[in-house]
Amino acid sequence: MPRAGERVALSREQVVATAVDLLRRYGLGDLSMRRLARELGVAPGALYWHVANKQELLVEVADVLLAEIPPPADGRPPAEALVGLAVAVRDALVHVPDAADVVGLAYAVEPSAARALRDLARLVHDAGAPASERDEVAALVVHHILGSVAGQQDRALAASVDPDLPTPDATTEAKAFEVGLSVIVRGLGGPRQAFRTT
Amino acid sequence: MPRAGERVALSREQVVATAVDLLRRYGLGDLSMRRLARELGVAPGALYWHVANKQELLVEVADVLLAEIPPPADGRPPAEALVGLAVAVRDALVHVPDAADVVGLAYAVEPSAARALRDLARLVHDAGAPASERDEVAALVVHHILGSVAGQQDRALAASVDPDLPTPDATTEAKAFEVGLSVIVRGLGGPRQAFRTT
DNA sequence: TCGGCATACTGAACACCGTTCAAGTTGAAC
DNA sequence: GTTCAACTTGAACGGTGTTCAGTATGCCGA
Repeated sequence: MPRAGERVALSREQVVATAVDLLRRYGLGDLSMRRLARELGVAPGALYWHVANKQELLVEVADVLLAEIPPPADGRPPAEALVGLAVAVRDALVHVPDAADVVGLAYAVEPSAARALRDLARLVHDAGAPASERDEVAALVVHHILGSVAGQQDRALAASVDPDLPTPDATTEAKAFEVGLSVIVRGLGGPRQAFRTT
Repeated sequence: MPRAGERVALSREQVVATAVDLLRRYGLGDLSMRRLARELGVAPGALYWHVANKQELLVEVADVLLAEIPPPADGRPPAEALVGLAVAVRDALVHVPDAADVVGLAYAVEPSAARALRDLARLVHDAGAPASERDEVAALVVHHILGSVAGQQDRALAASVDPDLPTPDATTEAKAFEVGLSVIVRGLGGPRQAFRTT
């Protein structure tokens, strides 16, 4: 335990935690390596001892955001649990500016790195998707979550810049999200059929 | 008609067209106002006479990308036409680096600015979505398209940097996209049902 | 032909950005 | 007391979007 006034070395965890805090409060635009270093009372170069580069840092940040999502309670009908978890993931991200960008990047690199995303894939299977389509449908759900989050945030930003545009309403946006979600859930059970795409 | 050697004023269209070209060839990272100005043989400040800022320019770029998508042939079953158009939109964007970012921004600001996106919403309705849910389901489809495009491109980028990661295969990615798409289409017809989300 | 005026553009600056790296400072182990 | 690794600094490199006073160009009415 360091005594008061003693200089303590920075840790990777501390860097990531401060990055999350900065993202939450000011968004990706203010999450610069320089700003982060200032917040930690350190020169910018010091960060590169703990983190290879900004991209790696953002993947860690995404993991932290997703780790805070409570696991789905089991015992409920799978379709219901799936909807519940998807809504929970969305809720965890909507209030974090630019969360969709950050998580989207992390998801592309490692789709099941976070527990919440693994749970999502599992519930997709439980809700009726064949094993061969599990990951693909899970990707659909993730796309819908991230698209919904990004859309709501972009619209809010656009409205704050241009007063002619309507300010998005949080409950309306959430309802719109659930409409899409229920289409997916309904599609999980129904009959399979091929479509010509050309 | 300007004679040979005569200096012709830049036009907004020319700025946008060159921006599209730069995006196609080198991606968003190389689509800087300075680079764009160099390409046009002009000082960076000159661009701001034709365009308010970079964001506005990117919205125009997105419109150009979406304008090139052929309209859906009518006479086919609506579900089939919907799948065909969604695939066409995806095809038009996958080969343009960072297209999902660019189009996502434009879509958030004005979801039906581009004809292709209006067609998508119409076909969603024709394929069985009630009028009250038309735009929400269309948003789901758009999210899936953009998520799929962004994911494939992010994975390709990650694989080119880190050789341990697998290079994504275009046909596999396209198939994965269509799996999600067919879940949506199936869900459009099925019975409606509410889920508790808490 | 000569102002005058709108259009179009330049050049320079402002305040940032991510990243690298030689050199310096610590603190603990021997 | 010396050595060695862990950690940090300071400065630099080559970018970024955007602004703006000034300058050139071409047209239009007098």
